[in-house]
Amino acid sequence: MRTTNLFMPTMREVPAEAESDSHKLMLRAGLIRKLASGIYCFLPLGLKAMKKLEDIIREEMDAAGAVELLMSAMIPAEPYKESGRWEVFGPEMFRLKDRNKRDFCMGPTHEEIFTDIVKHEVRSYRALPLMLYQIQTKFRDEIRPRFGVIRSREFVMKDAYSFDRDEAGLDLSYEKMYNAYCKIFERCGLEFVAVDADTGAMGGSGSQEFMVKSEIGENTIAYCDSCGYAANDEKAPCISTGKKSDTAEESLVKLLTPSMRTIEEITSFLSCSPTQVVKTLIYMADDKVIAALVRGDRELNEAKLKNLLGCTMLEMASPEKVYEITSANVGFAGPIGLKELTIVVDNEVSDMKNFVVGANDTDYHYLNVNLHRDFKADITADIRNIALGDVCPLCTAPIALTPGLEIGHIFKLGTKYTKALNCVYVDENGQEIPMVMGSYGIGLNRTIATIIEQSHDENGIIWPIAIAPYQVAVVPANMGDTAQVSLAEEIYIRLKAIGIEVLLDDRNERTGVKFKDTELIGVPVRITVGRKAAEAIVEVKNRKESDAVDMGYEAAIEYCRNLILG
RNA sequence: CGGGGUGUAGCGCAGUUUGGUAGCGCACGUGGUUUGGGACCAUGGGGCCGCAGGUUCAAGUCCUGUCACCCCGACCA
Repeated sequence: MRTTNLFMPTMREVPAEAESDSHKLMLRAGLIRKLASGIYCFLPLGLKAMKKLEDIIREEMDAAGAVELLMSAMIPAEPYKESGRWEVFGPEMFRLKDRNKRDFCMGPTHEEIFTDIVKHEVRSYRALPLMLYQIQTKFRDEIRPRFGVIRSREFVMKDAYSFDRDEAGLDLSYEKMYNAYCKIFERCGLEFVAVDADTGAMGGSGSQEFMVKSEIGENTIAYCDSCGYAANDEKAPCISTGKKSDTAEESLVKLLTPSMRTIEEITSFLSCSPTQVVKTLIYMADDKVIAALVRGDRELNEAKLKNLLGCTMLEMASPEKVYEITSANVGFAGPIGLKELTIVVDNEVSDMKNFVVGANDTDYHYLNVNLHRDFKADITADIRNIALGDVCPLCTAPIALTPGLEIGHIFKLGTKYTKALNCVYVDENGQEIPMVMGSYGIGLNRTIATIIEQSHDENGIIWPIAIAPYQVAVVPANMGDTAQVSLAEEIYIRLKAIGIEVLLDDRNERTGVKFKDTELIGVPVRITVGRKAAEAIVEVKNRKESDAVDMGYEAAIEYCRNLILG
C-alpha cells in the first residue's frame, strides 16, 4: 500500500474526550472515529488490525474443532422471552419494533439463538458434540461507555457455543476452548491470566475470565504469586483465620448517636475502628427481605450472596423499605429485634465480640453486641469481598489484588438454556435428554485496545507483528531524490512479492513527519531510504528498539523476511 | 438515574466577568524556498459560537428550555 492511497487521518493533538492511552492512540493513529457515545467507526488501519485478530481467532477456533457460521444481529424477542432474558437484560438491551409492532432486539449475546437453531436441526446423539462460533457485532446499551472501544455499546465479539451429551463432554469442550483462548492471546502478544469467575447472569456451573492486569480495568483480580491461584474478587473465597475473639462478653448498651449514619461517622464518633463495627445491609432477594451483616470495613459481595440464596434478583432495599423493616432511617439498621426476615452473617462477624450495630431506631446504635446472645444468624457464610490482608484460598500465602480488564470469558452453562428452550437429543435408548452447553466469548475491539494499552510508548503504538496492519514501512527520506525513490520502490516491490504487508510512504512530506506517523501507527519495522541510497544502503529500525542499523538493501529485505515470515 | 463539567473552523483552545464588526495555534488551498525527526515565507478559504425560544437598538456573551458529549457516582447505610 502506498501512503498516498491510504486513508490514514493521524492527529498531532489528542482529542479532549480520550482518557486512556489506548483510546488516545486509536484516535490519533487514525484507527477509529467516534460517531456517538460508545459507538465507533473503524478506519482502514483499525479495521486491518481487527481482521488480523479475526484471522488468528478463526485459525484457533477451527483447530479446536469449532465451525463458523453467522447468526442475524437483529433478533425477534421470542427466544429471549423463552429463556427469561428479555426481562433480565432490562434497559441494557437495544429494542425495536417492526412495522407490525412485533418486538425485536439488537443481539447482546446469542445463547438463545444458537440453542434455537441446534434444537431444530440436531436430534441424535450421533451429531454431538457440536461446537459452533461466529464473529459478529453485538449491541449493549451500556450504562456508561468508557475508554473508547474498551466499553462500547456496539462491539465485535467472537462467540462460540458447545453442545454435548453430558457434563463429561462439556468438560472436554471447555478444555479445548480454554486452550484455544490461551493460544489466541499468546499470539496477540498479550500478558494475561485466566481467573476463576462468577457465572453471574449467564448461569451455569463454572467459568473463567481471561484478564489482563491494567490500571483501567473494571474488575479486581485476586491472585497469589506463590501458587499461581487467580480469581475475580467476586469469586475468590475468603478463608476464615479461625481466630475467635476470647474477650469476655460485656453487657449491651444502647447509645444516642445522632445523625451518625455511615461507618466513617460512627467510628469517628465512638473513636473506634471499623473492625469493631458490623454493618447491616437490607436487601430484596426476589420478593424476600434479607439482612446481610459484614464487618464495617468490608464490602458485601453480592455475587456470593446471590449464589448463597439461590435468588435470581438481588438489590438493596429502598430507603422506604428499610424504614418499613427497621422502623429507622437508613444508617441505623441492625440485627437485633428484626423479625420475619433471613439474617445472613459473614463468617468473619461470627468471630467478633462486643461489636457495634445500628439499633433499628433512628439516631441510636447498640454497643457490645454479641452473636447468639443478642441475635441469631439464620445463615453464616462467606459473603464479603476478598481484601488485602486475606490469604490465598489454596496455599494461604498473602493474597494480592490488581485491577483487571476482561478480554475473554468461558462458561460451562450446563442445561440452563437447553432446558428452557427444550433443546434435546435422543440417545441410544431413545430417551430425550437436554444437551449440555458451554459458551465462550472474546471481545475483539477490546482485545485490540488492550494490546495497545499493553504495548505503546510516548511516540505511539507498538504493534506485535501478528496484529500490525502493516509489518514494514519503507520511507524514502526525500521524494525529490530519484535514487531514493527508485530504491524505495524496488524494496517495496520485493517485500510485497515475498508476502510482507508493506507501506510505502510516498508522501511529499518532510522526513520527520513520516517518522512520527510511522511510529504513531506502530509499524514494527521501518526501512529508511536516505542519503546512502546511491550506495544501496538503507537504515533499518525495529519499532521496539531505540537504535537504527545501516545495511545493504538486500540484507534489509532478508531481515524483514526472517523477522516477519519466520 | 444523581452530582460535576464542556459545547466557538477538521483538531486543540481564547473570547462570555462588564452585550457593540468572531479570534489564536495546528491542519487545509495556492505560489515559492526547503527535504534525516511533526519546516519557512507569502497568500487564501473555511463559523447558524450545540439547538430552540426570550430580553435588547444590538446576544458567542444575559434569561428560560432543550440536546449532545466527558468525568465521578449509582449496593458499601
